[in-house]
Amino acid sequence: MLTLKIIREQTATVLERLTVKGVDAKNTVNEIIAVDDERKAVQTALDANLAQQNATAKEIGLLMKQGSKDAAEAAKNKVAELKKESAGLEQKLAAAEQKLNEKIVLLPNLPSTQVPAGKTPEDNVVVREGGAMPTLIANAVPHWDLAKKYDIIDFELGNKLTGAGFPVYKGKGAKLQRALISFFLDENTAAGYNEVLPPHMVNADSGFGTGQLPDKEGQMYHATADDFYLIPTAEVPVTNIYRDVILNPSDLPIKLTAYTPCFRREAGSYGKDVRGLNRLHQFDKVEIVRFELPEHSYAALDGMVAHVENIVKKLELPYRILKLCGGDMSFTSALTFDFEVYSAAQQKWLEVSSVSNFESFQANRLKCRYRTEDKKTQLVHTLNGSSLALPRIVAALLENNQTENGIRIPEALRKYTGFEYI
RNA sequence: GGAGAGGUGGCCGAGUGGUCGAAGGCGCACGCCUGGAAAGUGUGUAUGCUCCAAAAGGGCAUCAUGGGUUCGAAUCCCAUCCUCUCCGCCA
Repeated sequence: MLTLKIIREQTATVLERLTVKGVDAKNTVNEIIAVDDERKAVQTALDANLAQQNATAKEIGLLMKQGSKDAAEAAKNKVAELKKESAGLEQKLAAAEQKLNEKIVLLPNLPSTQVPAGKTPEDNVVVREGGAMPTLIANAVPHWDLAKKYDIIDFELGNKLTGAGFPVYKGKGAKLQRALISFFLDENTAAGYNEVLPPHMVNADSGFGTGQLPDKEGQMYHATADDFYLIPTAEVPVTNIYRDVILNPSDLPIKLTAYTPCFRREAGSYGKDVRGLNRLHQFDKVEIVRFELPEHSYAALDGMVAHVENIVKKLELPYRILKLCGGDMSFTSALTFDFEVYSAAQQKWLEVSSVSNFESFQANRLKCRYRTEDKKTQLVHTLNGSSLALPRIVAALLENNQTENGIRIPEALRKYTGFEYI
């Protein structure tokens, strides 16, 4: 969430930036400032009251020792009155704080100045393309047919075991998953990312920390008996490692990578574009997460994009990198680059990675700070990206590399799969 | 799951109703000492909110979390969470 400081001190900039995301926040911002003024006034009044209570309570101790019972009784009555007033003020304060919080979480992150204007995915800007478009064999088919033909991914069986969107990978299909995970993790660790294997369920505090709660609650699977949530991405547990932590500047940057399965209810997205591997309820993903000094975060973002690009190249897939326009960006992001690979048999670009700088938006929720030279605390910048998500990579690999003799495995993966063809 | 013990600052640890944001130690920072270092020695060392134009300096809150008792709570009571020990179950 945005800091009160920036909302109050740079109101015009905030409003102007938010229009890039298609948000008119004028009313909300005005309300926030008004509620905050009230909050401060109540806070000050309450503090004064409490100070008097504390002082009087101390006096009572002395009076008792001196044996001045009457004076002590009088002081007790005074405190009782003050307490009543304080109780009222406390309620007011709590109400103001709650209202303030409700308003402030409605504001999305400010898009960086690099973000192109636009409302829909058509307005995204292609910043780079690479990789050769494959020449498909005559009777090329989409990946769901290939999955069946080679018996490597069983959607029906997953349906029986769990439900739609939970495929069973079999034989070389299962091995391919494991190969991709190892390949991605090795690439990431070679680039200096420290591997972690986090829990696949998180508590509500972690959900709040990265912003899944409260607004996206319906998108997560919720284990109600223990109030745990299945993670929709490794970003959640990994980023929360540094929740409520004050770092030293020398600790930064922190670069982490994690493989986890991801669980998404995808409520409301039935029907379109969900065939085969295109959209699943459970899928595997390797994530990279960084914590940076504010002055370094955009250089870090560029580095992450270059890193992911390098991996996609090694997989020999045709790809393009998009800079998302204001209207297509997520609520929390300041700047996002999406990676898409071309899935030749579907004749469709598939999003396989999203790399974002959140600046201090997430850190403000997480309370992840660092100590500056002059001993003050300041919010860090957080970034993350998929490096990479498996299913659509698999879809593209299967479709683009189908031959008369089976599906060709790209060179870089062979030492992980142990086979060259499926 | 049952029984018991416990959760205090970056860490260890004292504190069972007032003078406690909290002794002492370790660590860390800066200084003194030293040719340099170690040892020694001095000072400082939580976070959030708030008052103040700002600094200096005040105020409030925080001793797992949330409630309660009391004029006054780290300390007493209740609930929740967590940790440890034993038993049970178990990959």
